[in-house]
Amino acid sequence: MITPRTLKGFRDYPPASMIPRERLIDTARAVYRSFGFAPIDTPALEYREILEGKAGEESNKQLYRFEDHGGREVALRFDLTVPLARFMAQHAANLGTPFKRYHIATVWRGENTQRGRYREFMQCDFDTIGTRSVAADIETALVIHDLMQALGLTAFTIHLNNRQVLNGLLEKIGLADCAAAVLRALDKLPKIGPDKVAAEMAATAGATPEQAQAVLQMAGLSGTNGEILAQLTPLLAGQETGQAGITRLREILAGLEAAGIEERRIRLDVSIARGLDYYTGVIYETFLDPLPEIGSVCSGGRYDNLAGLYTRQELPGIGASLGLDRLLAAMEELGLLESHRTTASVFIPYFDPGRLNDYLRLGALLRGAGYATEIFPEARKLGQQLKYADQRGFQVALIAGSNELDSNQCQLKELATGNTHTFSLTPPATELLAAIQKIVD
RNA sequence: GUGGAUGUAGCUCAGUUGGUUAGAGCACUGGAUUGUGGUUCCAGGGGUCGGGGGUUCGAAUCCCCUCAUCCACCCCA
Repeated sequence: MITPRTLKGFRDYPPASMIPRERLIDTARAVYRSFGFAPIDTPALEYREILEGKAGEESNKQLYRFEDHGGREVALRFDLTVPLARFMAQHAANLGTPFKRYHIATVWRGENTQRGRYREFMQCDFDTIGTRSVAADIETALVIHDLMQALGLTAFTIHLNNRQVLNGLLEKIGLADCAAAVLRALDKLPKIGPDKVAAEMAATAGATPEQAQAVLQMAGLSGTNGEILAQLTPLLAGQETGQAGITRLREILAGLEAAGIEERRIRLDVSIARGLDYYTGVIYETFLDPLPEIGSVCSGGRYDNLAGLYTRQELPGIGASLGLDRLLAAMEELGLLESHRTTASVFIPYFDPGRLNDYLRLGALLRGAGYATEIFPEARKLGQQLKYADQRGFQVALIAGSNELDSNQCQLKELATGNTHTFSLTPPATELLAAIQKIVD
C-alpha cells in the first residue's frame, strides 16, 4: 500500500475549510467587479527566464523549477504580478489602457513553512495598469475598504504611505543609493524597535547614526493625518520628490474623504515601506484592529514601470493583493466564520423507499424556487437522516412519507427549533415556499 | 536555507527508573426508539505509538537517520 500523504506546505481543503474559503473568494470577486475590474488568468507554468528576470535572489531561491518533457526550462509562478507584467507586455496593444484586471489564483513558493505560510497558496490581486492618475490611487484604497466591509470586518485600518516621501528624505540625507536596504530595515520597526532598526541600517546600508536618526524621526511622526502632513513639509523642504509625494498623499486623503470613507479607517503611516523594490509611489497595508500582530491582510502600492523587462512600453500602475490565508486565519480567530458543512439549506430525507420520484419532484420544485436542496441518497431510518442533516447545518427538513404524499402534503421542520408544520404541495405551493423563506432568510 | 521544540485512536491528551494484551474523554457506527435529530443509557469499530534502522532477553520509553508540524531568523501573502 502507498501511504497517503501530502507534501510539506501543501494542504487538502475539506468542505469545512473550503466553504468559507470560497465565500471569501466570491466576496472579493464581487467587490472587484463592482469597480469594473475584469478577470484574467495566466498559466501556472512559465518559462523560467520570465519569472527569474524580475524576482531577485530571494525569490529565485523559492522558485519551483524544472525541465519539462520537451526540454524547456520552466518554473511555477510565485506571484501574480510577474505574470501580469508578461501578460501586459504581450497584450497591452490589444487591451488598451488603462486596464483594470483582477486575478485570483494559486501560486507556489518553495520556502520554509510556518503558521499561515504555505508553499501553495492563493492570491487575490487587482491592478490598474497604464495610468499615473491619483484617481487610481484613491480607487485602490476604496476597493480595499469595500472588501473589508463586505467581509463583515468592522474594525480595520488602512495604513498608507508614499515611497516618494521616503525616497525624498533618503535623497536629502544622502542615502538614496541604498534605499532598498534602509527600507527593509525600516519595515521591521514595529517588530524590533528603533534601536535595532538603526543598527541594521548601519550594518546593511552603512548609515551613519545621524542618517538613521533622520529616517527614524520621520517614520515616528504621529498625530492626525493632517498633522503628519504638516510635520512632513518642513522635513522635506526644498526636496522635489518629497514635496510631490506629500501633495499626492494630500490628494488621496481628500479623495477618500469625498468618497465617504470614515477618517478612522485611513491612517497616514510614514513608517511602512513594503519590502518589494518595485514600488515607487503610494503604498497600502491593511491591519485588523483586534489582531495587529498577524500583519497586513491586504497590501499593495504604485509602481512606475511594471513590464520594463519585457517591453519598451512604459506601464505604470497600482494594485494590491488580498492575503487570503492570513485573512481566513484571522476571521476564524475572530469567530467570523460560520462552520457550515453543507451548501444546501433544505434537506429532504429519503425514508419511503417507494417514493423516490416524489422526492425528486419536490427537490426540483424547491431548487426552481431558488433554494439549494439536498435529497439523502439512500432510504434509511428517518432518525439517522435527521441526525445527518443536523450535523451538517441544514436549516430545514422537508419530511414526506406516504401519509403526507397520498394527500399531497409535507411536513416542514425547522431544525434549530424542532418546530414542525404541515403544508400543501399543490402547485404553486406558495405557503410552503413562504414558510421556507421565513426560516432560511 | 539556519537554529530550537514537538510527533501515541478522527480530535485533545495520559502512559511509572525500558517489563504481560497501549488507555481516557470527545467524535464515529449500531441498538434501546423498524415515521422525527440535538439529551440519556448500552454495545461496537478504530492504533505497524509519524516512518526506517540500531541498542536490549524485552522499546511508545534509549540512540541514529528520515518525514511532518509548530516557533524564531530570513523573506513575505
